[in-house]
Amino acid sequence: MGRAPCCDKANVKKGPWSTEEDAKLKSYIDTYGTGGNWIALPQKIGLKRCGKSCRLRWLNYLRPNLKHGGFTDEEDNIICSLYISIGSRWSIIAAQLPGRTDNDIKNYWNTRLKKKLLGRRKQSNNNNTINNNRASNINNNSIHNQPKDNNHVANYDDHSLPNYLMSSSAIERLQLHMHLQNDNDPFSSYNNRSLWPKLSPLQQRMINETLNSINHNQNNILMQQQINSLIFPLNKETNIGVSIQESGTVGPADGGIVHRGFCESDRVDDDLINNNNNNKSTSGFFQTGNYYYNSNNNNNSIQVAADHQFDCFKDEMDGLIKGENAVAWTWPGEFDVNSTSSNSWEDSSSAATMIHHQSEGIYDQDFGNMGYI
DNA sequence: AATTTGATCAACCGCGTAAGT
DNA sequence: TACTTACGCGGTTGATCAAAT
Repeated sequence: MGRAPCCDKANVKKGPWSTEEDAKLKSYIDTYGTGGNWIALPQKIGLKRCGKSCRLRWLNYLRPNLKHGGFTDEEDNIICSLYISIGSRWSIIAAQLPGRTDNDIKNYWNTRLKKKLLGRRKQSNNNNTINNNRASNINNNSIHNQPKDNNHVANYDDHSLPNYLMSSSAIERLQLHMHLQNDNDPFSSYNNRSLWPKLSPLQQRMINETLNSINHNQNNILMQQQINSLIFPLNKETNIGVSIQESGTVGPADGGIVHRGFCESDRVDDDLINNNNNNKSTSGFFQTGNYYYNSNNNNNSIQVAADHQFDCFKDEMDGLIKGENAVAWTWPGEFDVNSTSSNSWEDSSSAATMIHHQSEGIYDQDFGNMGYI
């Protein structure tokens, strides 16, 4: 049995809103508010619209103090920085830009800013194949929506990362970050690079060596190990490690703070990931088994919460920040995660207040309840 | 001038999840 | 505790307009 529809699809109007509809909706909400029930609202005011449609129209267009178009360079920088860090969490990004909606930013990014920053590069057939291959893997392994067309991952650089290692988002963000870090890049004149998060020497080395390896040998298992070790230099000896038990739950490897782990049973190849299989402690960087684990607040066991596509930068930085060679992923600007009006921020930061022990800024909202306390 | 292609963006869809019962 | 309902989010679609051919 499918999900019940939120409204009578046959009797609701779809498509662009008329000025009369806008006026009705705005007038009502200005006077009475939403009443906390979007579904019931259209009936109250005689609109033949789905409640969700009303909500979207209000949030994205009719709401007061909205800005449309005309993104400033500063806004561009914020969007790009956050995209590199947290990916397509548009609502979170929007929370940092007063007057902007997530939809607006998403459209702006997908249609303009990405091209503005990276330029337009021709996609190679080879890369398309890689990404298409990825697509089937992603769709087979994720409970989340995935793009039907993974070709949207434009290969802006001549380098392409192995499809079996990274999510499309991670590839794109890595490429973007590298692109913006490149002093010789013709587009970098647009950007104030001082605003971009700095790569640590380790990160820089990881990227360089990763790309060198990929360029010379895309299918080399040793290369995969190299990437793994470079991006995830931390193992059970560090306080980020987790020991993964057969049951699928994980606990702290060293009794310290638990951050996350990867479900061993879902890994691509144990031997690729585990340098020492005996204790089943691992850090992984593979398309399958990229589970994030949520921690129960008061015990040391954590359970699989969701199957997210891997986010290379979050994990990378988590390792770097927590590891002995911790290097701050510093964000200039004034992102105050506690002052935002975003529900998403509030929800996630309430548990852990986005603790970054050695850096400030936005990065780990997904793990606010994971034991950073 | 007509047609094609590309860019933009408002709106929709479906899912996860929080809240309510 | 189980189920239902509604919300919020991110991905995607399609209408419209502009530029290119």
